Amino acid sequence: MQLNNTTQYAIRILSYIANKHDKQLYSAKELAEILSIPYKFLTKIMTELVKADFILSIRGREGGYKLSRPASEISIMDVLNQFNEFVEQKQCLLGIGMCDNNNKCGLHDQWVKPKKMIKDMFENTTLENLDGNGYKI
Amino acid sequence: MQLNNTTQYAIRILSYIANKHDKQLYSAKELAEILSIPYKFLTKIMTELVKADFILSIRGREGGYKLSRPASEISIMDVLNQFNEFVEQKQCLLGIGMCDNNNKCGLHDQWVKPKKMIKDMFENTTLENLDGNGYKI
DNA sequence: TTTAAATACTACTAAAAGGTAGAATTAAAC
DNA sequence: GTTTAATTCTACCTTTTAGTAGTATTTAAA
Ligand code: SF4
Ligand code: SF4
Repeated sequence: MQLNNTTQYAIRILSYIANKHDKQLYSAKELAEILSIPYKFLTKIMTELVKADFILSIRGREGGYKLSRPASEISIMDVLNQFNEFVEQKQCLLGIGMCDNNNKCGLHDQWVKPKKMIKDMFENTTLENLDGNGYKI
Repeated sequence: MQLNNTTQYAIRILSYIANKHDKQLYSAKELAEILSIPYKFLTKIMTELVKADFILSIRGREGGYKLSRPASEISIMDVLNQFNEFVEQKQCLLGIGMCDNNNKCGLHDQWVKPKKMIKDMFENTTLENLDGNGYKI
């Protein structure tokens, strides 16, 4: 019941870039240092974020990364989907195939409400909403 | 954001044993077949359930497994804890160390409510509550 | 008392996730 | 034009999780 490492990193990276408006571009080097993410692992994630069109990269000297669209247009759910976290909304909590509400597992009835709440939260929260001073990064 | 395989199996096994009252003991062989869990993997989980005192085992011919206490006294949270799922309630969703409400990550404020809802649900749901006819197993 | 059917133990293999290394490519600065 | 600082690509290594194999132990039935 936790987000996996890669997804956590991805959210933190996007969140940082989205909410630090003092610069145009951020290099992998500085992101790795500031966010304490292994450099080589971060660059791997960055290219995935670029391919997913969350991030726009400028190559070559003086290059770096920036958001490809406004922070308000990227929801946490978008990111989770990209990293296969919430993959199949219909997947059973107990892993017994898929859930179509007619073929319930034992935990179904208790799970639907919290599940919906999480879903809504992730859908309604954008990178913009993660702003705020004093937050750890 | 899903329970890992081993935990899913554990809940399904416990749930099945708890709610099928037609027998005293269930053998690993029949549990594996009925629940479609690899036999060798299941026996491994069973010994962990025995050590965690959820299950009582009777060895030797005609032996098998049964609950070590009433189904109403084993919550899903108990099981999750045993399998290190909910380990540290205080662990940050974004993996930035621990959360003490004074040292928040960007998702904190959105996360607290759903988090509490899930927690309560897992704590208040016991093996007994997983009963019900027509549920897939 | 032997045999059969069950759990328990030890050790290994396979797959997925997390992470690292090094070279190739790009483009601005010099 | 060369150098330098950046991203990208390919390939590998490490750790964790999932799953398998074989044997030892236990105990009731035959
Ligand atoms: S609980 Fe219901 S909804 Fe959730 S997974 Fe199991 S079956 Fe599907
Ligand atoms: S979100 Fe807040 S509570 Fe949840 S983990 Fe991050 S810091 Fe802790």
